[in-house]
Amino acid sequence: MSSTPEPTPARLRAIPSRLLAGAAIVADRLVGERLAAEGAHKWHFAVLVALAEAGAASQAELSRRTGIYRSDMVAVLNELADGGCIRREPDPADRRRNVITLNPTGRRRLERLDALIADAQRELLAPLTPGQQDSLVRLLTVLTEHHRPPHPRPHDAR
Amino acid sequence: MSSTPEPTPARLRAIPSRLLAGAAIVADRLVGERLAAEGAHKWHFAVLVALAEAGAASQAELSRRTGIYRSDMVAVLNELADGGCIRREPDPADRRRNVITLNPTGRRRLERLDALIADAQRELLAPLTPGQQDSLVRLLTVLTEHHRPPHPRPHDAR
DNA sequence: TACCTTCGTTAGTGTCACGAACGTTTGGGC
DNA sequence: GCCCAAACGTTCGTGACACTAACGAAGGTA
Repeated sequence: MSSTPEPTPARLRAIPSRLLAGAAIVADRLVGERLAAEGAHKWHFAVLVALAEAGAASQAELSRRTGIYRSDMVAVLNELADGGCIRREPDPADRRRNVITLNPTGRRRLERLDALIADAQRELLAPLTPGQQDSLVRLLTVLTEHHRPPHPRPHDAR
Repeated sequence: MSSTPEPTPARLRAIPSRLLAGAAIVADRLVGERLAAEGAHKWHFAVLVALAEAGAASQAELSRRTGIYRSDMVAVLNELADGGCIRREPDPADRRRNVITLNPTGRRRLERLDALIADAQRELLAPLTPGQQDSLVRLLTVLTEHHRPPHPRPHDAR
């Protein structure tokens, strides 16, 4: 007489922080799998978008735009540079900085990754109606906008 | 002429998987901070709830109820046992298993942690109206229920 | 000049989800 | 009764990620 396997208690299933964690894991796996198939990374996409949308920038600037820590940014830019997606050259106007520039190869790379990411989002949101998808995005936006260091932090960028 | 710091591009901000990741981080920090102040852990709470709601169980059963991998469950139960929250004894009916039983100390501990978790959820959801909060929970539930191993897996529990 | 900040970079920490492999025990098929 | 596949508890390890500390170099400012 083996006991029937109890499902996750409702009290546990209803906890928002747990739901968010679970959903984030699913989402990350979906995105990660697709990008990995192309030898790409979540972060590469973020940096390429930041460059395409707001133009060339220093590494610290890219850090702020993408939320990637500037210590992790180094490796990301190394990889993007190795792939010929970006140019990285010292800023003549401020010799502390590097100017990161998106080049044509990077632009093509972005197009490709964009399609993969879009696919992943589609699969992720598949169980929701378009209206529900918008709703979810709006709610999550409100939530994340609200919880964040009020002022961009005394000093030191991420 | 220092360039004005560009914000995160809208194209990045609108990506659901990124929003979910961000929200999950915020949520986890909120919960983690509160529980840490009490020397507790996310997982302790999950296990205590699983025991309170569905009764005594083996470690593998608790694994399935909570989603915690059975390899990680060992340490969690060690800590709960050290704190006198549970009893862990070999199952006479099946000597492969341990029977984990919630005791009065554990029940009190659960009450305390439950309050902390509830606080954290309140703060997390503060920027949303009650209706929006329900909405979010419902959407996330649909999403996570949809994306999950259809059949409980051939063998080997998490 | 002196001081504080920013920048790129290296290195390291802690947490978490997840998997491999083990010895033990059990149950089902033959 | 014997065999084999599976489940159990446990140990150890991995890879990803968020995050911090510190350093040398350079700039801004008083």
